[in-house]
Formats: sequence, C-alpha cells, structure tokens
Amino acid sequence: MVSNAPEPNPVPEIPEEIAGLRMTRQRQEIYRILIEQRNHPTANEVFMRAKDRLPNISLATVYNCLEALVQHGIIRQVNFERESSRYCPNLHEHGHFHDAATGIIHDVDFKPGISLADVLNLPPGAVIQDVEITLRGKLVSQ
Amino acid sequence: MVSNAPEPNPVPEIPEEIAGLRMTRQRQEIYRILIEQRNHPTANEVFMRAKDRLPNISLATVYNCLEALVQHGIIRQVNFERESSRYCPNLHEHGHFHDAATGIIHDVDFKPGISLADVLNLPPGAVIQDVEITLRGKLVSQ
DNA sequence: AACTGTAATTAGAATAATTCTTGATATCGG
DNA sequence: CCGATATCAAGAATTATTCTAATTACAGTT
Repeated sequence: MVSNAPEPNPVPEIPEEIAGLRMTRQRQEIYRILIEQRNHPTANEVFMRAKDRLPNISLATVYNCLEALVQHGIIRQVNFERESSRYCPNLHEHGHFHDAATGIIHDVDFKPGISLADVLNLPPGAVIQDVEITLRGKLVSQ
Repeated sequence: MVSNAPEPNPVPEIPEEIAGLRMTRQRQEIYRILIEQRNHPTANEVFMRAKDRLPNISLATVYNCLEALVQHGIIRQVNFERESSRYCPNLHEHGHFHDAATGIIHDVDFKPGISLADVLNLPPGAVIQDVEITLRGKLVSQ
C-alpha cells in the first residue's frame, strides 16, 4: 500500500511573528498546514489536519487563526460560488481554475507584464484593494 | 418629499417561455424586478419587492425562481465573499466592482477586443465554462 | 517566581443563507 | 374534463460561520 497523499512541500521555520501578528502555536500549525500541502483546503479540512499535532484544537480556533492570518495579509481566503471558503498561502496576484470533473483548484497566473486593471474598463476613480478571479471548467486531453 | 428610488428601466413584454423555461407569473415578476432595477439585489431584496405584486409569494419560491432562471442562463448569480448571492440580468462577460464605501456594485466590462483567456496562463487543455471577476475597492474623486 | 493586563483558545450556542420536504395548486396535452 | 407533470408555498432542516462566555497562555514588570 503506497500513500496517495501528495508530497508535502518543505516548510521553513515559521517565525514568532509575521507581519505584526504573533504566531502562536496554533497559528503556526495552521500556516504550516497551508504551506505543506497547497490544495486550497476548507476550514474544516484544516481542522482535521491540525488535530494530528494539536489534538485539543477547536474548529472555532481554526476559524480564528485563519481569519487572523487573512487579516494580516499572510494568506488569502478564496471563495467559490457560496461553497465553504478555502485558504491559500500564495500571495501574488493570481486566479483560480476549478476543474469541475475533479474538484481540484489550480492557481492561474497572469501572463507576464499584464495586470487586470489594464484590461478592464473600471469606473472613473476606482482604486482596487482586492481582486478575485475564478474560472470554472474542465481539462480536456489535447 | 421626492422619491429616492432610481428610475426604473423600461421592461419589455416578458414572453411565456425563455430559453426553454416556462415563464410562470412568479418567474416573470422576478425577472421583471431584476431588469427594472439593475442594482444586484439579494434573494431577500427580490422577495420584498416581489410582494408588491404577488402578496402570497414565499421566499422559497423566490429562491426556486432565481435558481430556475440561473440554470437556464437567463440571469447570472453573483457571489462576493460569502455574502448573500446577488442576481444580475446582464449576460455578457463582465466583472463586478464593489465600492466598499457605499456598498454599490458596478458592472465592469473588458476593454474592447480583450478576453480573459488572452491574459491568463491557463492550465493546458482548460476549457472555461464560467468566469467570475470581482474587485473590491473604493471610488476616489479625481 | 508571582502578579497583572492583554490576547488567544475552547466549547457550545446562536445566526443566517440556503435547501429540503411535503402537500397543495396550477398547467398542459389528450 | 382528466390525469400527468410542473410549480408553488410553508415551514423544517442543513451547513458554514460567528458569537459568547469562560478558561488558559503569554509578555512585561516587580
């Protein structure tokens, strides 16, 4: 029996503080989980994985920690059609492609040199604070 | 006292059937509400407006009708950060700019000749079925 | 090390949007 | 008109998330 789980990404030492946020044990573990396996887990999936190392952690704490990490710009919250929120440690501007067949979410980058504001007719005076690009579709063999 | 409500858009006769969907009285009214005032209402806001003409309508029916209209491609469901879904009769490819100060949602078009697939590095073989572009920010006077 | 104030965590209750269930109504084709 | 099917209505149920209140951990100070 060979494990099905994807290879975990190497996780660097997580500092005591990131972006002004004190990294408690719980926040460290949750951040580690997101870096180790970048498959856009839901809060509940993070919770289940966190219990391996923090058996007493509660789902409320997972929500609190994810919220704190999002508020401090350490991770991003990704929403897709009213499904549960998912969380993503990839901070550079990118979108998400949801493969309807597998449920897998792929990060999608802009082509080099292109920014979203360049291609949209924004209302005059619009200052963008946050962008979310979501694509739904399927992957066909070619 | 002068009314604050925006001028309603003229609504054409709504046919008995659109895109293979039988347009019952309730579906017609709900569709009319979305066309008349294109301010991206929630299901509950549609419900409140629908009661003017259909006093017995239920919120469940509003949800049923909106779902039927969405499924048949007659309107679009718009989601923003796990807030209530909003509904939009504008079918051509466009995004939404949420003004954080006012809560108003503005439709945002692509600049002429540009399509989203042109600017993204999609995974090989990706076939896009649906796109959602959401911007959050504010409008500054210039 | 004990003390104090603040922040974080926990468990469970509460909330809110949406969906589901069931029975009643309406509509369509014959 | 009659039966089949689709739609609607009311309220219960579901689910993700947030809130509340009590406990615990931590940092800085004595």
